[in-house]
Amino acid sequence: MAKIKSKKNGTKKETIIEVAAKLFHKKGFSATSMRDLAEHVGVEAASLYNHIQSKSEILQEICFNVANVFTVNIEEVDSSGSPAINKVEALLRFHIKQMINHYENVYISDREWKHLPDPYLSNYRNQRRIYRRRFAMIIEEGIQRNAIKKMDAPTAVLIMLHAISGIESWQRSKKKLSAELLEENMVMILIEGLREK
Amino acid sequence: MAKIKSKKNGTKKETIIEVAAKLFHKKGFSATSMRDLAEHVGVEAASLYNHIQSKSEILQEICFNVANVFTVNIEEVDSSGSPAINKVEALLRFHIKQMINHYENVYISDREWKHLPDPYLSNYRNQRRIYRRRFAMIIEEGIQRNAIKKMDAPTAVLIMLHAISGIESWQRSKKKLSAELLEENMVMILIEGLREK
DNA sequence: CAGATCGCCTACCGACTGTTAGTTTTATTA
DNA sequence: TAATAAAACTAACAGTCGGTAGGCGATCTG
Repeated sequence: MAKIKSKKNGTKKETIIEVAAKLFHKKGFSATSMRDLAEHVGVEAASLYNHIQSKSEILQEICFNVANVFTVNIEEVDSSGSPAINKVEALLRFHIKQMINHYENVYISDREWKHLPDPYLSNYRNQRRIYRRRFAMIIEEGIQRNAIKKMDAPTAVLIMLHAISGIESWQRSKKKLSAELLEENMVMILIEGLREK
Repeated sequence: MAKIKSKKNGTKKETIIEVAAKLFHKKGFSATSMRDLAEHVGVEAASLYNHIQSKSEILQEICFNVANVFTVNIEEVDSSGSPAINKVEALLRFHIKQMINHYENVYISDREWKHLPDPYLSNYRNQRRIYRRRFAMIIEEGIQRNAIKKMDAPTAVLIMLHAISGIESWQRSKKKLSAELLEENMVMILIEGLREK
């Protein structure tokens, strides 16, 4: 009867995941039921299973898509040969842009990954750990070349990443500040907090 | 049969809330069942209702306790007459200490408040909004007296608050860095990011 | 010691959970 | 147009959810 309307360039599975991302963001993974999701997709709950295998598969797709995007980016940034502080700025700007343009997915991969089932859970944790360690090593490099203040690098990474996750709140009051201005403000505060005077 | 062992200085209700906080932190509010909670308390699920009225009452207590602590503190800090940047530093240090010493509760009030039932939900949102606005006004004051760089004050507040929420991750790798050192690192990065040179 | 109160228990309620089975409708292709 | 594949439907499963009712034993109070 009612067929899932798939957007121009997307499979129905992708449509489902998009709708799910909105709901997971709004209510959380556990508080979103498959019947909720189905209703917002415009279909019966059972019909979803023609396109996905399980509820947690949706979460997996969201989390690992996001994680992979960041992993690819840090690879690129880190092999650029730029000074450390420029690398950090590049990472920061990328995080901010991702948060602004795909904030639901980034938000979910940040806060709901706990609900991944087990082989994926440890996988995700691992990828995350590696990413942060790599980020910290860039900061460490900057410290040793006196471009960045002496500090605990992992702490600096935590501050950066979590500060950016605050953009989610900004999303809700979009009107006040343009995306570009927001980015400049964040970079200014965070980079100047790192930079050796 | 098995009676709820209440700690020396605490009612049984407080014991339940403490255990619930641990579980809400670990698995999230929605994914924590009353039977889960009861088991960890050492009692049958139905027995919990001799001490609490509902699952969401537990969440309410946690969220509003935390919110009130911060509201009282900003009141005190803001009426101190210190320069703005010192006020910001005081707020920061208070946030960090709260996060370190009561991180489960702070974490929950930060991430699970969405699941509050409705009269409390808007109440909580309101209290939060007022707090942030007040924080932003302090920063604004610092900007006008040229003690703080020109920036969007609400953005700065978001950065501060979310940066601090990252301490939750730090909790999991406690060994590496002492609490005092962590506090100094965070304050250094964030305050220097704000300060006008 | 009598009576009341407290806090736990078992048993159960109706609603909802993710998911499956089997069937029917729709779209594609020969 | 007839056959096939894709995707929707209804119905239901077994289990869990938050929460309530009522009884039973321990403890407190007169």
